Amino acid sequence: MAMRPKSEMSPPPSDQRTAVIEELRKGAQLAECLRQQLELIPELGRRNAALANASNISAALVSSVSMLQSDREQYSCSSDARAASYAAGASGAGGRGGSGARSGAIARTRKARHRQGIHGEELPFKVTLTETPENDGFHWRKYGEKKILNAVFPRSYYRCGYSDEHRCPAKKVVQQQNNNDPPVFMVTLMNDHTCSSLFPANDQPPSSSNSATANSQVLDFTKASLSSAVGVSRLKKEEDAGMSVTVPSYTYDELASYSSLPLLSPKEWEMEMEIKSLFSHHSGGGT
DNA sequence: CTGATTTGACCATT
DNA sequence: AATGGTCAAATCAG
Repeated sequence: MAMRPKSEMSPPPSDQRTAVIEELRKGAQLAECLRQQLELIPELGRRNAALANASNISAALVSSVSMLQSDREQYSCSSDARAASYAAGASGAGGRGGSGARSGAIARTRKARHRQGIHGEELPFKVTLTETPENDGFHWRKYGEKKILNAVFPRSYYRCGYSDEHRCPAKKVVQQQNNNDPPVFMVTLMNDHTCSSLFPANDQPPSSSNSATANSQVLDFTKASLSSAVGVSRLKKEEDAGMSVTVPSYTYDELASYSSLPLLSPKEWEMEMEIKSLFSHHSGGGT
């Protein structure tokens, strides 16, 4: 949170940054090569675990690249890790919809400028990398999609499906990060759900405040608002099969630490992989 | 028919 | 001028 003076974070010179980006790109390519080589491992369990690790390395590198590419805000707004990671996903200008102006009348007072409240206070947001962006138990409605500069994939904008009925301010921005087999998405959640507290507990609890640790979530969303623009075929398949599994997602903080620490422990990954392989064998489970 | 998604336009910010 | 976020009419799907 604490806003530090800019001088304290002295951004690297742009040529140096370019070099860093280049290095990270190389790293991402190498991770991709590694992934392909890992495909050759005969042992299923080890292969899957290694592939998963390689995917995460790749995702982390790609994220880092986009962070650096859209660094203007990163260095000018807040040194907080969350702010930095948000800048990665939502580089640059805070836009504001036009709306009323077009129809000529209704001048709405949407104050969404750079994720700030009406009085400029920081709005709560949380960035995660996940293979299953739809997987948060809430009902989202898509309201826009935008091609982002320097991004391969478009960014999709969602708001809570109950935003009208319950004035729920929750929003979600989803951007695909890579084209890996399970593609990785950067999901930015903004504002807590106020609607969830209005519903009986068969919905997900208002989990937006959960910490970095227990972030496994249940793939059991009511509507597939997230199907079209984002990893279409795969998500469709999954939801058609009515699957319900627990999958990991990673906060940005975790990813940051992954760069210097080993990834998930082999045991953890084996467990993940077990789930996943069960998944692919019973590709019709659920109900 | 109703509700959700797509898509181009609009607008604030940088 | 460029960019990102949002709106809303058009379109799609159940």
